[in-house]
Amino acid sequence: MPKAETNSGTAIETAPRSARKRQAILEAATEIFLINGYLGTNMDEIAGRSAVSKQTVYKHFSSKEALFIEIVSSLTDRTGDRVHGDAPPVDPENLAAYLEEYAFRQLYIVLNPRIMQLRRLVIGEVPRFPELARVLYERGPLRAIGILANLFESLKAQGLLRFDDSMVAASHFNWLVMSTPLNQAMLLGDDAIPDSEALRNEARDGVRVFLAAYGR
Amino acid sequence: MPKAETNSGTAIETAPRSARKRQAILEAATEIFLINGYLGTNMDEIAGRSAVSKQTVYKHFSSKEALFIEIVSSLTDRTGDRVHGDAPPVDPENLAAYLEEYAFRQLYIVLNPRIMQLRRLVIGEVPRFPELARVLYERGPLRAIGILANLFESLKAQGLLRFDDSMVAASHFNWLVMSTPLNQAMLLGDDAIPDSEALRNEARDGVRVFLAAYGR
DNA sequence: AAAGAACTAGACTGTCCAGTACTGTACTGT
DNA sequence: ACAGTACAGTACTGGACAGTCTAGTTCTTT
Repeated sequence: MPKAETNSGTAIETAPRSARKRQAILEAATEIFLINGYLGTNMDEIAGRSAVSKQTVYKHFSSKEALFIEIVSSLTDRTGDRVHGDAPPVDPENLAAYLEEYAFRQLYIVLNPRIMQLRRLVIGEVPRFPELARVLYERGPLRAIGILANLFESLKAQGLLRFDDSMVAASHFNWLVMSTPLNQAMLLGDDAIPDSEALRNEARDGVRVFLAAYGR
Repeated sequence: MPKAETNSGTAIETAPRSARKRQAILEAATEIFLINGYLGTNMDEIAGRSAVSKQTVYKHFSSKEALFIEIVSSLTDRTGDRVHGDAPPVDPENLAAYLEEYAFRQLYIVLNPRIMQLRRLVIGEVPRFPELARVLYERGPLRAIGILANLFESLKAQGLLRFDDSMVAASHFNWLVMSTPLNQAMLLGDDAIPDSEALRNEARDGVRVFLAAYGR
């Protein structure tokens, strides 16, 4: 049984050797998988980059496939959690501004090179690892839209929005705001990720259209 | 110089042997690349599937990479052309029905397993073949939105729509209609491609929101 | 301190695969 | 009919790579 943080220094430095090694492997492998894809990655490079012997890699992870699944799953989870952390309370006086801020926040977090590359990676591996894509779908868009739908229900109860189906309304909001920059970033690469100002514009235009259809 | 169609029979049967072989290679390789991806495909399988010797493959295509680029490029082009074939004339009396039909048509053509798999393939290879993704972007969404923007300009001139920027309006239309099913199909696989009825609903809902914001 | 577990380093196996070489055969244009 | 070219078949080269093995070292726990 490993004891946790026996003396001064950061936890990661004093953690048991085994846990440190495992962590190093995960970090190195994440970078390499994201850049090179599943087939394009080799285990020797992972071992080298994490300053660990190949044997140790296989002590911690039974196979390349197991390591890949572990990495993509945990990255998907952590990313999803980061995106849907905390939402500020609604100001009924200025719904448009609130929705714009919500939209911008979402855009700003999601449109980041690492998340884009994770998305590309998972999409490219749909035939080989369909379950990973399903998890990304549920932890990503589906979750975001579900949370939005809840928010919209409460806004509807306050008489600020009108719609029949909150999931449809939330989908429309989500994609009105995200589709253009997301599609661009996915296909044109990380250099095509719009800057803050462009994202503000996307948020503003999207919210305007959304409110024209769903506002009171 | 090969002479074309000397005698009876289909053109493909009487075409010069060399052209027939080339065609067989392209067809087999397309299927295999789409299913297995770039790295997951091997040239022996391509040769075998096209009933051709490996030497012949290399006579027609200098390398695996060249073959891949040729296939993805031409598939992208042909797909783009098929999507944007012919649009029926506008009926000013019933704009909503017209736009719904336009949207449905687009959805019905694009949401097909082959096109979805092409999109997955290209997205997965963005780091390795960025130029292929750029071509797909331009021949796909950008082209579709450009054509829509032209249509919308004419509808604006007829007093049927109102907007400042036709590209923004066209983007909103395009993604309102396509995002939900496209995203689903991309991540959940070909089995998640919605049926005709579901696509009709997407088209209807999208057009309703669009007209609420952009209609007269 | 001592035992056991985890680690390093690197060699090794087995397999796969892009691309080439070679020999003989089938087609094509003159 | 006669080159010249494309082709089949198959063996081969050279390199990459997942996963294993071994012998010696370092850490961890009791």
